[in-house]
Amino acid sequence: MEQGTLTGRPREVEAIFKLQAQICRVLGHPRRLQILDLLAHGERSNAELLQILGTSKVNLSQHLALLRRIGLVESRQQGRQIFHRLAIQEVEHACRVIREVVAQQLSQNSRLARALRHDPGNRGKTRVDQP
Amino acid sequence: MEQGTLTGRPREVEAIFKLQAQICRVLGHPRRLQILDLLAHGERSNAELLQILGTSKVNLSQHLALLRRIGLVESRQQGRQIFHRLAIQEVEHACRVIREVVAQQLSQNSRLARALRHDPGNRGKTRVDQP
DNA sequence: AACGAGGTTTCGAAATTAAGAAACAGTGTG
DNA sequence: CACACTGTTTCTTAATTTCGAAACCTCGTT
Repeated sequence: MEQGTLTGRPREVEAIFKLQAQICRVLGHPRRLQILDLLAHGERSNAELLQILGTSKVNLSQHLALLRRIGLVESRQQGRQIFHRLAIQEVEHACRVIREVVAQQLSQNSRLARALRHDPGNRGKTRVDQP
Repeated sequence: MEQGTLTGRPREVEAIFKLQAQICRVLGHPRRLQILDLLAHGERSNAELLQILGTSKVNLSQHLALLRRIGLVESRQQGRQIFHRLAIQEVEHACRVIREVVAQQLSQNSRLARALRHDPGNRGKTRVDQP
């Protein structure tokens, strides 16, 4: 009765897609992707992230709060400083896979590259493939 | 001078994160994830998707338009019917990785599971790890 | 205790996204 | 041609996301 890759009770399958979507939405911001990428190398202090990203402390804190809430990042406090790290290594792998595809397509001047340039209100007839 | 996994000129790196974020936002909806999952098995007609997903044709069309616009899905017309397929296989792999993490965490009654239940306005002190 | 440094939360305002209703468009059939 | 079938686009409304400003909290120092 199952049509996709997922097996299990419909309620459960639905819950998994829903949760995955939440994670993907959290991944759907360049700054947060960059944070995850930075943390992939290991723990970073808030101050380091702040300096590398070149954003405001408020903004950084908000993005990190999201990442923490969804469980992708964990933070520990040491004195006045706070250090952040990845909570789930596999997710960075998945991100990297997507990123590699992106980079490759981008360098090929492909459809994806066009999608970026025409960014983002790229409305037009999309019904079928057009050469 | 690079701090993340990406090498290259800052403008380019930024563009890649931005594009990746666009893709992730598109992935950030349960219905679209399910569509991709269904297409992972091979081509599907619009009608099939409609039936399996149990949504409206308008809604399905809108989601597919997004997937097409970002380049994840391609469609071909045959007679009155339209068939859809994955355009980039690797992305489904990445999705599956995330989904597996999700499923696992979910079954472990973990932080992610809580994130789903408290869904989604789960505001609270998140400063550091709390047992 | 008072202060400063390092982070977080709250509160709008602006932008983006989701979804249904209704109108529209392309394709085959009588 | 007229009509039914399949999909798509447009319009509007409601919900969510993003960001800065300002206020707040917490720890270490004096």
